[in-house]
Amino acid sequence: MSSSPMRRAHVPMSGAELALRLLAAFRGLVDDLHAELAGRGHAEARPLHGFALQAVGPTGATAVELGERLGVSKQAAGKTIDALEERGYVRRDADPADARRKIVTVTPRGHELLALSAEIFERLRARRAQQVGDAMPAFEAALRTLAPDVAIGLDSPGWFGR
Amino acid sequence: MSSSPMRRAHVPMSGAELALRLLAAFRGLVDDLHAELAGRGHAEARPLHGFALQAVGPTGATAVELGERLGVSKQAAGKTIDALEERGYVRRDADPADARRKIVTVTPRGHELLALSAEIFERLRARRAQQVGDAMPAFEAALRTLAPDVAIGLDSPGWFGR
DNA sequence: ACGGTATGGACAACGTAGTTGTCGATTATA
DNA sequence: TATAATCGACAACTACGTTGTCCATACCGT
Repeated sequence: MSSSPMRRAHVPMSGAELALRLLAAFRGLVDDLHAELAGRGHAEARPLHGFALQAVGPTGATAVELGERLGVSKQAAGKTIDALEERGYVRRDADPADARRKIVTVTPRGHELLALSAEIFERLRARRAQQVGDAMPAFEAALRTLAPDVAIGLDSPGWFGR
Repeated sequence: MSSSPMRRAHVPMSGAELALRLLAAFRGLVDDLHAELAGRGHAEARPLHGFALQAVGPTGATAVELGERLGVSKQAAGKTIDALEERGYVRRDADPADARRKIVTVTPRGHELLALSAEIFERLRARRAQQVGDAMPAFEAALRTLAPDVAIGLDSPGWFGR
């Protein structure tokens, strides 16, 4: 046979397969994360919440700011804040310097969710890196080329599924 | 410096970054596809439609079958079929052999959408392969490892966005 | 100082896509 | 033949997005 030992020729993907597998890989990560989170006291956390919480950041944010960071309307951001507040992940306080604004801050429980998510995500990534093996750096480098912007627009309902 | 010429050390991704970028890469592909499709007579096609249409297949399917293939309830499949039918991509015919069943088949316009989508998807993938360069085969091989199932569950509203 | 404009938040109505539950009609089976 | 399973449709609901409207407050130019 050929010179290199038992290496199969790479069968290129179709464009549709590429898209589907990117989605499937994302879904796998997110589904695994939330399966874990559910077992660790955060069953009511939806996938969107972690990302939104991260976008609130350590200094807090208003609904308008959050909307900008997430790439959604201020109304959508407001609804997300409602959900986060109901679940105890953020708090809304009046801005003493501007009576129009309400400042959203992450609560201790919110920080807990964030820390837990980061920890679980790291384990999930490590598992995948192990499966992929040597090619992981090349994979990530290529993925950075394909998706240069980290700050993705979260518009379009339900990106995160159940 | 090091022995290899100007090669930067790879900075590993965080798990969250990995997830976000997978989603962003998918989104980029799908958004580009539909921008093209819109300019080619298929402005009303939603991202879900292409995948559903493909799942109907050449032999046709019932709502229950389509639901199974897509990983959603038969009711959800029924609604998708409604949307596809409204836009002229599929037809519903009574099954002569079983009065309960209605067989969904792809119309010529549906086949046109499918062919056009495949063609555009190929171009989009080619562009990305060019950007990624030599690492593309490794990237796709790794992606196959990360997402072994092509038949992804399309549950959870709005995966495809606007 | 004041009136016009801009900003921030809330509310409502609506769109899309999913879910579960129910039901009638039809087919399969014991 | 009576009972059970299957298929499609309808309804009510959830989640998350959108636009449009409105009010209160803040900023700014004359």
